[in-house]
Amino acid sequence: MPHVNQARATMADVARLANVSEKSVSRVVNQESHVSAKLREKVEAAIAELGYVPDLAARSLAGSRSFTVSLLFDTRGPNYAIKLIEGAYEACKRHGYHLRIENLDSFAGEDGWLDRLGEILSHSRLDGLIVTPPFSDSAVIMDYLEDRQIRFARIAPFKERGRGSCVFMDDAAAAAQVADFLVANGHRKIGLVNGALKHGAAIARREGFLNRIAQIAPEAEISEADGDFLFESGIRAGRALLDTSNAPTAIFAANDDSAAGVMTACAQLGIRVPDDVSICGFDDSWSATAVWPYLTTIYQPISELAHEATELLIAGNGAAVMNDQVLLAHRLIERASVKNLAR
Amino acid sequence: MPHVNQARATMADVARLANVSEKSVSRVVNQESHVSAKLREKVEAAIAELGYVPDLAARSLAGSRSFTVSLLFDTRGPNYAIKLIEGAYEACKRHGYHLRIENLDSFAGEDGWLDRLGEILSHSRLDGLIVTPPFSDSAVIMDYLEDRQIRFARIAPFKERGRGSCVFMDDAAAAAQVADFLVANGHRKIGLVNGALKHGAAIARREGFLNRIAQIAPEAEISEADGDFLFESGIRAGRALLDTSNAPTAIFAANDDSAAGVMTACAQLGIRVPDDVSICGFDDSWSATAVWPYLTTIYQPISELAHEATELLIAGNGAAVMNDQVLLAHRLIERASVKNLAR
DNA sequence: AGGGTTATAGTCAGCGCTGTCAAGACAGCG
DNA sequence: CGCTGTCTTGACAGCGCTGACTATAACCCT
Repeated sequence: MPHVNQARATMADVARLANVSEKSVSRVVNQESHVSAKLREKVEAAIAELGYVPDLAARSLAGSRSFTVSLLFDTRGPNYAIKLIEGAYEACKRHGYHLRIENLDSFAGEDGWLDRLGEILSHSRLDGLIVTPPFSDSAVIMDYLEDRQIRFARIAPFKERGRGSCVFMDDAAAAAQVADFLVANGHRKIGLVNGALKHGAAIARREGFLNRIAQIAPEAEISEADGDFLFESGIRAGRALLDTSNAPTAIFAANDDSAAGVMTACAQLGIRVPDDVSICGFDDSWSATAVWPYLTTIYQPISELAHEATELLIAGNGAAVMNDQVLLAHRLIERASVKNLAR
Repeated sequence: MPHVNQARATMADVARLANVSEKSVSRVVNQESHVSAKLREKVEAAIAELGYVPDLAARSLAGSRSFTVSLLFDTRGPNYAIKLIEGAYEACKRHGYHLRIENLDSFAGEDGWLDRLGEILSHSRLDGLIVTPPFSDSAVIMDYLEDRQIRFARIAPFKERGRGSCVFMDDAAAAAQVADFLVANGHRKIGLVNGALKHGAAIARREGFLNRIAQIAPEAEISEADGDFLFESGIRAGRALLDTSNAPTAIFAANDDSAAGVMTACAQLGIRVPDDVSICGFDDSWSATAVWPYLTTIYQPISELAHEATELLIAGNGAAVMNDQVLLAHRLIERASVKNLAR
């Protein structure tokens, strides 16, 4: 069983070369205070010469840190998941941390979640956990983690934002921006395709949109259709909304996938986008540019959310409790699926 | 800096409770031979009673294994990447291994790849590396890994399948199956939308398809169009193929995304799918069921590929060299985008 | 029965690092 | 000048486990 890596320089090698104690090398590596500039220079030179990189296993065994954070996610939305991973990975890379991913089946139910979580935590130490939707709104998970004093950062939570560190965007404000945009483009008969309303995001988007419309264009006619964020529900909702004599001139779907479904419904009904009806999505996911015309949508800073959450976890290392709240900006991406009625 | 986990039972605790030496516990945990049934039972009872789980850091520091494998992937195809992650994760979970993700920019060029790879390997030991496309066909990466005696498993390689362990599917055979299917459905004027031909997969699909057509329906008229696996290239290719007086009755696109593009071209041209033209994709990706009608396509066992590669890596732990070759089955998924001309 | 071999269990050092404690250096001050 | 307090450095044990080695017990053969 050969070691996978070559013989690597150890702290002892560095200490010998720099003619100092191992502990001093450790101090320099860990940027502890009370280290003279001269010592630091000597050590750093030796480190550079030997290409020394501290051994993670030894560090974690001897010390109280593991240099590892875990990302608790589920796979149902591939785009979402992969962007989370990207963001978290980047932050880890920057700080020399490792990212461990934990794929948890969101359909397993909260008991199933806890079982798996227990396993995950028992197998190894970790410096913190990034909790993503839908887990980030699970009170039992938070109880469990607080119980065991595991630091965690929540991504896009809607409940109890005071618990743990939270990183999120303002779904309601983003939906309101869509409302502004549609009204500014002259639309007054607007369809709304909802997401699964047990999700905080679906509720926030709906309310943000409706409230803003009520403010700025109370005369507007709004028709709603149920949806569940999936493509097929978009087709159904699109047909329900459009196959009437008094069809809307614009439709806002709660996410891009269902917006793509609405577009398909348009194709089936012989309705042109955006000439006959304008469509807005939400997420700026893969599917936003896998339809024609490309979808006007809200850019969600998904990988930034994960990045920021990871940064909080790493920076907060040592703190017993974390309680930051970070709001990240969304952005309306104007593409080709909305027509200005005034022109 | 509180430890993230509670005080956990150690091997010494187990040894004390079972009244045996630590080494014996270690033997049981590692399923070494030369352990009597009686001893094993005692130890296992103690382990169960204490809920003992071996500490990964200590194991990896003391021993020659790290219980960690890394997945080298790139993010350009979210569906592909996430399925790889899922498959690898499942296999790791089964064996109590950890999966470390390494996100490498495929556009960084081979020098960039090696730099990053060096960093990745220097930071920690690992028991093996899963190398995914496009990295799995990079000779310099293989050289590098062989040089350092790092065991690796390659996913979907096209070159030098004798190096490392390889897990793949037969792209050419799958494309041939599409040819069979289209011909069986009465199509003799067929369009082919190629993928980026610098990829082995694109070449294999093209040749597998063309060769089979030449065999079973030499009279067929084949028209080809360039593509690059992306949605937009599908639109262009679709227009090129269909906007003529002698349009094909069926189109085979090298992947689902470009097939979706072809469908969009159809919608723009007022051509109905599948009534006027049939369409086949390849991958069974997310987009296959995010278009209407749902796409007939080839199911690629992506997560199974990653699963199998991980299993090989874990099972082969201890072997100096790995040289397995595993072929996984594809499958034609018949949905609604192909019409039988005979009926 | 004796010698050789194999199965089973234990001892102990040490993987590479960090935490704790203590000692030396040095400045400030009465 | 001696004492205290702060800064800087080092010595050393030990995190939890495994590899190499040793010590018995059990077994086989002639």
